[in-house]
Amino acid sequence: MTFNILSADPQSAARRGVLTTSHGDIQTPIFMPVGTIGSVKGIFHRDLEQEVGAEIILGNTYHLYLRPGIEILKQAGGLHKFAAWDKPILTDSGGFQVFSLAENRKLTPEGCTFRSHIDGSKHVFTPENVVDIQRAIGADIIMAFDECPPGTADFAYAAQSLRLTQQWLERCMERMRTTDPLYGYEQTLFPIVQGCTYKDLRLQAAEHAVKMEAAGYAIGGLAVGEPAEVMYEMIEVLHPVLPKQKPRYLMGVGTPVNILEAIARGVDMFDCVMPTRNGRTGMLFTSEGVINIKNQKWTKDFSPIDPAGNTFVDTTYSKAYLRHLFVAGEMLGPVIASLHNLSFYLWLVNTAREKIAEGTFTPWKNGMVQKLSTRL
RNA sequence: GUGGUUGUAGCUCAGUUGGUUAGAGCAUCGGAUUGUGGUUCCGAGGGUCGUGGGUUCGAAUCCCAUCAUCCACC
Repeated sequence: MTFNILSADPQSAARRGVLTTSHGDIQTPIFMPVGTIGSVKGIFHRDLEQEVGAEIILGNTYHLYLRPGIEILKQAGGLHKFAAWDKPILTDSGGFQVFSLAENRKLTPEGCTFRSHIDGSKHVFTPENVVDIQRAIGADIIMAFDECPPGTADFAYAAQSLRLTQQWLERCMERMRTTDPLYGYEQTLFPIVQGCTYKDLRLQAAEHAVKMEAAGYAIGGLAVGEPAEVMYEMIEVLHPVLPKQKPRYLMGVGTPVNILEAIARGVDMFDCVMPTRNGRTGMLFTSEGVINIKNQKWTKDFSPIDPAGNTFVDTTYSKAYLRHLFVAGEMLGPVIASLHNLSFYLWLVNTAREKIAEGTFTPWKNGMVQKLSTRL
C-alpha cells in the first residue's frame, strides 16, 4: 500500500492525497461508510458506487466473526467476494465492540473474553486471533486490537489501558509479520493511538506506534463524550509526532463539522455511523444545515431534500414525501435518508479535496462550519 | 321487549376497603445518538372518568335515572 500527498493547504495542516490498495485507489481526505456486517445498511452496492461515490467501506471483526462466522467467509473467498464489493475494505478490530456491545467481558493481558450480544455464547479475542480473523475477512486495511477506554477514564486507568493497548499492538504487528494474506493480495495493519484526553499519554502512544513503521496510523478513543475542542486539541498534539507521509485515520468521527475541523488538522480518513444511523431515524445533513425530517413543519414542504444534492434521491423526492415515509414507518424512508446522508458526507470530502488543491480550503471550511451548524 | 356486560387520554387498558393534582403502554409532538443490535434513551402535550341527578367532609369508585355498546333470551 502506498500513500502519495498531492497537495497541501497553505493555511492549515489539510492535505490531499491518494492511498493505493490492491482493490483500487482512495482519494483523501475520505469518508468511509460503515458496513458493519458486510452491508452498508439499506444501501445497494450499486448506489454506494454510482450515487454516493464510496471508495472504501468498513467491516467489523466482532460482528463478522459472530455472524456469518469465519469459516463461511473463508469458503466464500473473503468478504470482497462474499459481499460482492471489489473496492477496498477496512475492518475494525472489534476492540471497540467488545467494550460497547459484548457482555461479561473479562480483560486480561492475554486478551479479552466476552459473551456474544446475539446468543450469549462465550468467546476470546486476542491480538493474534483478531489479526487472523481480519486475514480471513480479507480486509485491505486491518486495525490493531485495542482497548477503547470510556471518555471518563481517569489518568491511572488511561495509562494502564494504554500499556495494554501497546502490548497488544506489538503482538498484532508480530502476527502480521508471521502470517500471510489468504487471498493473494496485500493487507496492511494500522496501529491505533489511544491515551484518552491526556496529552502526555497521547504523545507516548504516538511515539510507540510510529516505531512500528506502519503504513498508516489511526487515532482512537475520541468523540466518546469529551468536548469537540478537546478532541481537536488531541489531534493537534499528535500532528508533529505522526509521520507526515503516512495516512491518518480518525476513528468513528463524526459530524460534518468534526470532519472539516479534523481535515484542517491533518486527518485523511474518517468513518462514522452518523450518516446512516441518524439517517435511519430521520436526521438529514444538508448543504443548508441539519434537519429532522420527522418534524411537523415539513408536512407540506414539497422542495427537494437538499436543493444542492446531486443523487437521484435528492432530485426525485421531496421533504414532504420523505416525512410521510418516516411517519408511516415505511422502510424506503431510512433508505432514502441514508443514501442522501452518505452522498452528502462524500460530497463534503470531495469538495474539501478540491478546495485543498485550489489552496482555498481554509476560508471554505470556515464558511461551511457556519452553515453546517445551522439547525433548520 | 327482558336479563346481563362494558363505557376512564387518539387507541388498548390499570385504577386497592370511597381519600391530595386520575396513571401506564402504544400513538402524537420535540430532543439525544460519533471505530452500527434498522436499536435505544430522554422530555412534552393530551382526560368535565358516557351523561344527568343523588349519598358523603370527600365519588372514576356507592345509589338512581338516562344514553351508547356487546351478549343471551323472547
